[in-house]
Amino acid sequence: MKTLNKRDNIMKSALALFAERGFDATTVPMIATEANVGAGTIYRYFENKEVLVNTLFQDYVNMFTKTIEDGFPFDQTIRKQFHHIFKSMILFTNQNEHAIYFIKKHSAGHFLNDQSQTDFTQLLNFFRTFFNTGKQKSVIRNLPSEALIAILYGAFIELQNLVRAGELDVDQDLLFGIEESLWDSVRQQ
Amino acid sequence: MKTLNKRDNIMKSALALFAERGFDATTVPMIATEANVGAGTIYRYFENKEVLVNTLFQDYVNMFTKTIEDGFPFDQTIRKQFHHIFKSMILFTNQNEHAIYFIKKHSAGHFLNDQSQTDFTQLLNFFRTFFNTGKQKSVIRNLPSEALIAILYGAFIELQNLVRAGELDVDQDLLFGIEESLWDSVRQQ
DNA sequence: TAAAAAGGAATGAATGTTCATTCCGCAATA
DNA sequence: TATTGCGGAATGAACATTCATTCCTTTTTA
Repeated sequence: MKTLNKRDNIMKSALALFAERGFDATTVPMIATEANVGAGTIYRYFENKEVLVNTLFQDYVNMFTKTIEDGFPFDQTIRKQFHHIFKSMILFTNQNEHAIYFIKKHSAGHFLNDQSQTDFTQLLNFFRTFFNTGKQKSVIRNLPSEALIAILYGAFIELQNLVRAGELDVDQDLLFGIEESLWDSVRQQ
Repeated sequence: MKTLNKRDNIMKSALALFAERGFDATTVPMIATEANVGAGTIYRYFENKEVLVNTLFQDYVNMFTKTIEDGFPFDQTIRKQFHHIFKSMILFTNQNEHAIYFIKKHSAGHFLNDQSQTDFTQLLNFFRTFFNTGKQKSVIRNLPSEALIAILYGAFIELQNLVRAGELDVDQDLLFGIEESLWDSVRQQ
């Protein structure tokens, strides 16, 4: 299991550094040092730096999508579905410390290949479908789904960013309050 | 006024490129080409690339702060104050096409000096004070001001990003709908 | 007024630095 | 001992920055 561990270490270190500094400001030697491997070793596992960032991006975007889709209550109310989405977003960020910030920071990157873009679109499509359904049922605000996604996603990620920076401690009460706030921002009043 | 124009050109071009690609992915020759000046000319006006980005950052952050502070209705309702803030944010983004995205993308940059950070904190402080007052009056939701800022700021910038990318056309109706959505996310229900 | 000189701004080729990537010798494993 | 994996110095490309030179405007001189 040594090989797997080494690859995992590289991925983990790259994720943290990319999330913190961004792709362009992160050097390969930096990643190597952080992962306790030689710079050359990284090239045994990834063809180059771009392949590394695309692999990470796809892995985490797909993991995020799966987390949200998993157990989605299709036959329940929009409010319950929203709760599921919110819960899943929290779950995903808890299980993958830097992932959501990494995704956010790189989702418009000049180095993303077609597959990465397709995977990201798939994630957005899930949200789009959810909001469209909600609008049909007059439960969700009559705004373009693009805009609703931006509000929910933008707010959530900025909050997550605060938590990451240690400027906000999350307890059950706060989580509940945030869910309410985000729900009120998208629901039909 | 030739000198002023040249410096302004450099600032304008750098702003657009930094907003689009980020500091690290933007090269000085790129800025020079965009500004129709020689690479060396940039160094006649700015000591180096970091000084350039800090100058831009401070200029626009302070302009943003001033725009929001200008004519702030201190003696009116929180709702009216919120309307002023929202209007000012829209005004600022209309008057300075790339500025808010540039600010957003670089406000945690590893190249920002103390002055830049102080100026940014000052901007946040304005929001903080507003939300604190609103909470005292039980008009604003009982969440940490940090979190309220993140929600408002995160959502707004993500929306602005959509507009910039041409994926959302703004008319008066949409603007009104967005203001309602954002207000509902921070107001006490 | 015309010609010449000076002063300062602008340039872009040249320089030194930093980075992604390669490659070769070493170490671990079998 | 042979094979495979590893590390990190070496390499070349791309970058930020410098600087010798050009260009233009203003001033001086005849």
